[in-house]
Parts: sequence; C-alpha cells; structure tokens
Amino acid sequence: MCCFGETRWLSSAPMSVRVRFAPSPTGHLHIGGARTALFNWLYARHTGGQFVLRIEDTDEERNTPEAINVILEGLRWLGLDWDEGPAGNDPAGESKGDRGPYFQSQRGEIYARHVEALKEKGLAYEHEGAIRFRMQREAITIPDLVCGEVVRELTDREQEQPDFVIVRSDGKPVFHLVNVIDDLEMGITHVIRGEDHLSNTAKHIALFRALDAEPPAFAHIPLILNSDGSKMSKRDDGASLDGWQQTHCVPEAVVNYLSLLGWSPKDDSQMMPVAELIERFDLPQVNRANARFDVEKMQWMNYEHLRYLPMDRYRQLAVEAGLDFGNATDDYIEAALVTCQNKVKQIGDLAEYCAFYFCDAVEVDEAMAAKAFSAEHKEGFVKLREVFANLESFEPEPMESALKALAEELDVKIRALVMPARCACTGVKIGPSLYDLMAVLGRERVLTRFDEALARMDKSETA
RNA sequence: GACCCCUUCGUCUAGUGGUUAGGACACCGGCCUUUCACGCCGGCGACACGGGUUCGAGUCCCGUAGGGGUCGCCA
Repeated sequence: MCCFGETRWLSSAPMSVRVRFAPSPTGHLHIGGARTALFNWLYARHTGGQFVLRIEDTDEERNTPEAINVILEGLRWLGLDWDEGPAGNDPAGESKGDRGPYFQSQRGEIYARHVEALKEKGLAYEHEGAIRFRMQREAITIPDLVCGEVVRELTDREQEQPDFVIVRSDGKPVFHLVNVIDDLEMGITHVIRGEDHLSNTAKHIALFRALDAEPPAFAHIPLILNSDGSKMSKRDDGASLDGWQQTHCVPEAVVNYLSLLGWSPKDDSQMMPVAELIERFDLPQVNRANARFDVEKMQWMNYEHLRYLPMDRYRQLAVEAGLDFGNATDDYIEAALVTCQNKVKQIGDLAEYCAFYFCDAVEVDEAMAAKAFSAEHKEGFVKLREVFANLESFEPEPMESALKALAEELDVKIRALVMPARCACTGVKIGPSLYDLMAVLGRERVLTRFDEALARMDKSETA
C-alpha cells in the first residue's frame, strides 16, 4: 500500500519523539544528571525517537575541553549514545545532526535573532543595559507528564517585578532564553529534566508562546538526594559519575541502579539488562517523590552484574583496574579468573584476591600459617603431598575425592588437610575453591608450594 | 517572605476503597560448605500526624508537620 499527499502523511504519522540532554561542562557529571540523561535516552529508545545532546557552555570560565570530555566520556561509558550532538570536545568542531550547532557558545546569532523578534513584538525591552522579557502577570498552568497540571502562581517577588532578564547587560543571553530557543529550534518534543526546573517552567512556557511556538511536553522527574535526604553535591559519596568509572564499576549496573531511582517497572524486577529497560521504560511509571542514593545497593547491583559478565569483558575490566598477570598464558589467566569471578564483589578487590596465581613466592599470612602449619597437621600434609604427586588426574574432582579419602584413612577432619594445603597454595585464609585453584595452578606449582610449606614447618620445629 | 512538588519498613519501591500491606538492598539467625561468597529457609522492620467522606481509607478530600525545589544580569 502506498499513500499520497502530505496531508495524509502529516495526519497519520505519529509524532516522532525528540528528547535532549543539556548539561553544562562543570568538570564532572553529577549522578543526578546521568540519571536525567538516562531517562531521556531510555524514552528515546523506547519510542524509537531521537536523543539529542546539547552542551550548555555559556559560562566561558568553566568551559574547557576537559570539562566537555567528562560529559562525553561519561555518557559513552554508560552506553548512552546520542543521535545528534557533538562529535568531539571542540565547540566549533564536527557534530552529528542537522540542527546544530550543538554547543550554545556557537549559537549566538540564533539567540540574537529571536531576541530582536521579541523586541519588535514589544515582548522584550531594555532596562539598565539588560533586556527583560515581558512576562505575563497571571498564573500559568504547567501540564506535566509526571506531576499533572501544576498551577504556578506568582511569588511575592514576581508580583513586584514579573519581567525577568533574558539578556545580560554584557550581551550574554541567560539560561531560560537559550534553553527555550534551543528546544524550539531543535524540535524537542519532550523535555525530561529534574524537578528543580518545575517552578521555572512557567517562564519557559511563556517564552515559547511569545516565540509563537507550542511548548513541548514536560516531564519533571524527582531529584536524587543523599542518604540523609540532603541535596547531593559533587563531594558526596557516590555523587559523581567518575567515582564509579574510576572504581571500574560495570556501567550496565550503574544504568540498572539509576533506572530504579524514580522509576519502577511496577513488579519485583531488580536486575534488568539495558534491552529490558528500553522495552519497559515509560513516563507514566515515573515517581513523583525524590529518591535517596544508596551506595550499598549500588554496590550490590554492581556485584550482581559483575559475576555474570562474559569472561572477555571481565578480564578487560580487570586489566583496566590495573591487574598484572605477568607472563601467564591466556588460558591460565582465564582459568584463574573463572575461579574468582563469582566471589569478588568489586573488581578493585580482585588483584589481592587472585595475587597468588601470578606470583612465584606466596605471601604468607603469618596468623593463618601459625594454625595451618602447626605440628599436628604435618603428618597428614606430608601424606597429602604424596597422594597428589601420584594422582592420575590433577582435576578438582579427583583431588577432592583423594583428599577426603585420605582424611578418612587418617581419621582427621577434612579441615586438617585443607587448611595447610590452602595456606601453602595461597598464603591466605580467603580464596577460591581449593580444588579449583589447585587445578588451575597445576601439579608442578602445587607440589612446589607444598614443599615450601613443608620447609617452613621443619624450620619452625627446630626453632 | 512567597510560590511549587513530595511523604508506605533505615534505603529503593509495589499497592489506583475491602491485602496477614508484597519485593529488593542493608541488618540478624539457621542450613549448605575446605575458606569466603553464592544459594536456600527464617527473622527484624513502614502507611508522618489530625480531621473528614465512606459500611469500610495506605488508597479520596481538607488541614498540620516534615523534607525538597524555585523566586538571580548562575545553569
């Protein structure tokens, strides 16, 4: 079937969603900003719309290439790709999309044009060198997809002076103006942003109308607060995205956790891959109440994602976290990591946890050695060495059976054999499954480490 | 000072007039186990308060309190 004419196209085509994330380069990406970006991105992907990235770099002092990189890299790390926006950190450089420039610092002429039009219509006027917008004096109703119809009355100060500055006396346009003009020019259909902008939305709606434009739909999402309910600022625990990047968290875990702050799938789902989030995310399920950031749940979520990561990504994460595998082979490295993956809660703990796999001389925890290598364990340990030396297959199951059989034969607890073996192989109390770790280490290394342990026992006997 | 939003376990939340108020994190027990985790079982723990409306209210209305936000030539 085909259809003819523009009329039919216009009337039958569903409105294509265009959302945006418009951060200013402050040098860090706030976790609340990341969540705003995420909700916008999820909505775009859910509806098949466009996600636009726009950099609000009107504050020239803080505006550095590094600060822009923080935003770009943060979003990329989270996997939030933009359909339109900067291609790099140069405001005058390349960009993606035909509604640019996507840096406000490059859009001066566009703003000037609209300000001129407002002045001509008598909706803006000069006052002490600045330009003010002639704001309506009546209450404005804000239709909000999250908060409902919000009737915004004037505050007492606004009663005194309802008109607000849209261009400073130094010629720079202010946030309210540029934000509205950009959303208008870029064809933004849904403004999804923090609830801290709700009150100001009255100004924005008035501005849209003054510009002869229908305002976009608004969805003001709840804020993310500290665990004590106070406002989250960059210094607070977990408040900055780069903190999570630097500790080599799993980005999908951050996305998953953030998605659950202020939005709910309405059932008991907790762990959700991004594809499921896209599938299920929508504005009606967004909450109205502010949420507090819970570092512990974030860490739990990270662990849950970490343990199910494909080995190649797990290994990559380990390398990024600075792990040194020496000259071990790929097979050895991956076999070793497999025994650690479901045990280590944070990738940062991995280095210490698996160190014994990648060193020549085991670093021994003396407190553990004192117990494990005590004289009473020596006889069994010597016999265990013999058993392992002659074992046909150096695999976990045969080792376990052999060890248990020996324990029974000697009439000792399994622990009495396991403790010295573990201490000999790893030097520490905590670690992967003993049989698994020995299989990875291989017979040669294991027997060498047993011999080293035996030497220690002899030494302490004579001492 | 004014205006706006919000209020269910400590935290994130489910709940759209009739529920023993459910789940997750955290915490505490137990089981499993060579350690540590995982897993399983169990426990602790909430409708901010006061009025209405109703046969019946966590759910609807009003008020109070508390929290958050905004009112800038910051964004």
